[in-house]
Amino acid sequence: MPHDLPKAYDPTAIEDHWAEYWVRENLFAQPTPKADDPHRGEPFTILLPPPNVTGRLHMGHMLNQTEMDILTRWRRMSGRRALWVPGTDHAGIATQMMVERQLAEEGTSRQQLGRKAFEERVWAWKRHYGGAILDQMKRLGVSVDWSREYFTMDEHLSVAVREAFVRLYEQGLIYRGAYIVNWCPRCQTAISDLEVVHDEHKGHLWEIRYPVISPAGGSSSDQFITVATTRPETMLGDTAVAIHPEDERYKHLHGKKLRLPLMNREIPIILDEWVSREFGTGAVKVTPAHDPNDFALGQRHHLSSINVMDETAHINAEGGPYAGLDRFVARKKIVADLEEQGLLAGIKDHVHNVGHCDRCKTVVEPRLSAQWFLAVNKEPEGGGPSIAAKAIAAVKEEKIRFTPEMYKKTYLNWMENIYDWCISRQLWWGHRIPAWHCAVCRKITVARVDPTHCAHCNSEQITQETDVLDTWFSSGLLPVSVFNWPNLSGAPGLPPRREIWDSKADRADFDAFYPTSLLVTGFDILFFWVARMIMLGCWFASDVPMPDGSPRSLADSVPFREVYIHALVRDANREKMSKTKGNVIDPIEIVKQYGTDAVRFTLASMASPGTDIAFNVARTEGYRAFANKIWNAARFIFMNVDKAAEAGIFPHRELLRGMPATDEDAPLEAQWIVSELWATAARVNQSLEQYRFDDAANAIYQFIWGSFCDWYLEITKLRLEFGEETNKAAATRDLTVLVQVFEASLRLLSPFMPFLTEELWHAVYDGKPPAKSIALAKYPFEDESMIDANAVGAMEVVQELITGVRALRKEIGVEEKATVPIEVRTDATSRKIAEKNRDIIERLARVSEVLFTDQITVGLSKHSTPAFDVAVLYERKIDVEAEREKKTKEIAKQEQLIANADRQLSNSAFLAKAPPHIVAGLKKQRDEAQRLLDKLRDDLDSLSG
RNA sequence: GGGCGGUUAGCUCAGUUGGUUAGAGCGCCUGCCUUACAAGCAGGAAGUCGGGGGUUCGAGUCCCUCACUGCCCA
Repeated sequence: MPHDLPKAYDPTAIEDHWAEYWVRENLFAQPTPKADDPHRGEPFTILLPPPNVTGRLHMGHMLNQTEMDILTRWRRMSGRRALWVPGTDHAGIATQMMVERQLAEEGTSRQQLGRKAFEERVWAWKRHYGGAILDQMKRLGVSVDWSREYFTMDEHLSVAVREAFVRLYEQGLIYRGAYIVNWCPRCQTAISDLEVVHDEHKGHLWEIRYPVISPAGGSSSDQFITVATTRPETMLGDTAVAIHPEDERYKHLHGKKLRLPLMNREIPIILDEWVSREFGTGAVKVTPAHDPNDFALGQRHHLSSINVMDETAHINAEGGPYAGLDRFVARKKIVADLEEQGLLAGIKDHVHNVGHCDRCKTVVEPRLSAQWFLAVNKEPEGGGPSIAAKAIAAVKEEKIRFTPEMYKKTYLNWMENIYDWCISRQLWWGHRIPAWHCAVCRKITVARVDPTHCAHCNSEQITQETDVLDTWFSSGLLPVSVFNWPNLSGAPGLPPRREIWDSKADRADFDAFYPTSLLVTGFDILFFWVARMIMLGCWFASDVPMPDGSPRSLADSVPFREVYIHALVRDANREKMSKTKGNVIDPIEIVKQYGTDAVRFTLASMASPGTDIAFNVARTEGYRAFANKIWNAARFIFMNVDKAAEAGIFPHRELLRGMPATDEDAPLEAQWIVSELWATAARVNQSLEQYRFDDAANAIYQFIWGSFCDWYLEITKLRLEFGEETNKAAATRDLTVLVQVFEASLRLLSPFMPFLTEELWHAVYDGKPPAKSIALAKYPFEDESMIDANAVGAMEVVQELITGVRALRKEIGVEEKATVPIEVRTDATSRKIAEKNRDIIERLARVSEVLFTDQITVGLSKHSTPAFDVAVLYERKIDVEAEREKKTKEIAKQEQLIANADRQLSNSAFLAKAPPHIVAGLKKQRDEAQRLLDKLRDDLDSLSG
């Protein structure tokens, strides 16, 4: 690759190319290990939380994927056998809604199409639009194994779903029954508790009089019992009124009956301790078909359940005169009618929580219907812990570790209070429940292979259940199903997923990659998905023997060993991004503007565990500048490499791939930057180990900009003069360190900024790199013994001297370009360092001459540190007043410091109890402050004089 | 109602088992087109660590309390 890079970094010019290259070259494919495979490192397995096929990439995805990509690239480069599996979710309701909307625009509906045609239509939609989000991911350069891409309704995943369902059914853990479920009248399906979002809502509490039937029977007496309700329309389905048995107010009514207003139905008064005497009137109407508590009451008291609404929440035939009305229309009419009949005792304002459908925000109607449930707290047939018990144990016993740790509590709290999971949905898009109803004996046949006869009466009059499974049932199985469970022994009937497989190897993936190493996701799907994977993963994996045939422990049954929960991406004002607010940042747009690398770096540098990210493009601008900085550092380096080549000097390229080291002859800046590189590598590795993306990113940023560019590159300009009298050996050595450190820095940065580093890395190798991609090169590792404290200490002296001179120059108004002589007074050690590195000081501080002295010339403005005094020989043009003020302020600060130190040092308790190094440190600090204070006082005196 | 977080510079955030003078980026002020980079360089200003109390030789860090704020569950 030619070294003539454009002056400004243009991400768009290179990113598409590399994104396409990584996919085309299949660089991140992790093939199924063969038995005779050479050892390829400990696996690092991670599943992509599958986006909905209907999805478009949003900032949350980008954060999630950036974090996973950083970790995966880092682990891969560090020698792990990294596998990242991508895929998409069929997303039952979301996708069905999308296609239904399309149909509506065409003036038709799924009902008109019929089930089969509708399913075809959704598949067609999926084929056409379903890959959009994956294409966006490809553009982001995520290092997934595209050869393993799945869709949750792929054949082999459907087999897993079916096997799981059948097995759970056989274990007595799946049952069907009529229960109160959350019903969405718009989606016309049951939804799980998790899919209901509660909103505070200002409503009313209506008090209704139910007439007591007189002992004589027949017409009502003038006695009433008053009940309160927020949903008066449900009274059409009332089958009782309940009171507390000890409630004195109603003792005289025990055993009496009531006449249900409007419906003229006789209903009993029942006694139940569940009733709260304090709430409302202490009497509650009981509608078993439309309220979960009432349903429980109904069960206890053998009441009938009258469902008064249809699936669209219109009153049905059971609602008598109100039949056909929408529930809210019926509510108004019922209230009006009651009022007319004098049965409305009152209306009170009432704030209560109303459940809405997570998907379409329609008010959810609790409704009695026949659904399928997974019994999570029940022992399976044959005994053993329940599904929830296993899922609790896995986390309690730390077989799964959460970061941040607090989510462990959240998870356990939820899992310990979990109810049975309603897994059926009245949709057409999804995994159809493998159960058949017999028209003859009414029993259910559940089977792995579509049956032709009823398993109970052998009748042929069987029809398949029309419901499909909750989407999360299939995604909850992914950790096992993507590795070919349950087809682990080459069972017939299942085609191999990929050509490189043979039937004997069917379980090779599972053996190699299960449990996965890590799950990275947002807390919003902690219960929906994470918890379900733990439940189902532990449940089914524990039945899979280990490769050696031994039973699998809980520790090896978990779907993942670690969970990293990331934050929410908000807008710059910390507001949640939402379409209605119009503050949504489209990652693709922002990527176009600033480059993928800059956006990734922004997210990484702000991804401190547990803190939401307020995404601010100002940060991204800064990281685009960072990319540009690196780009230009590369231009500078290449320019010099070319210049050196003309003089017949070439860096030792064979030394490039490892970690640089220097010998004692090397110049200070070389020893120092190499030491800093090792220190940074150590810090980055440690930070990533703890998911501290922010720490890792900041460490690299500081190293590359603050150390490498600002200091090292500036100093190397001294060494990069290639002429006749150049010492070739020294020049070669220095040039080698320069290229070496840069090359290693690119590798260090690569997981964070894969595009830029890929481009420059290829350029470093002149287009002939030792691997197809920097992502396959070795990650800088840590070896703290390589950190050179002497070099760091010496460099610090040089830096402080330079910084001191620069500040002084500014203070006394030396023009930028002018070079000036300086006086330095210091101890022997520092003097030796300064003398040896005189050329560095002269160049970086624009100094013409360094004069060492025992006493700074009187009258010069000087800069003092505990270690040295430095002064610039220049006609001073200083503002005496400002200078005096500054010194006074500094003196006060040092005095305060000394006072504080003295107070502590005279405290015998401190001396006795504080560790010695703290005491020694404080003494040293006090002495230094004292020395500085003396100097400052002298300065102030001379200013006055 | 139950539970879990957060409050540190103008803004967005770091700050490890309590330990020597609390950091970064952006923004702000001053001066520089110093031959890699003005998307740059150099210098600088800026914080009673939400209030109060306590533990400790020592608290941004631990405990209590109040205030404000966010989220989850019911």
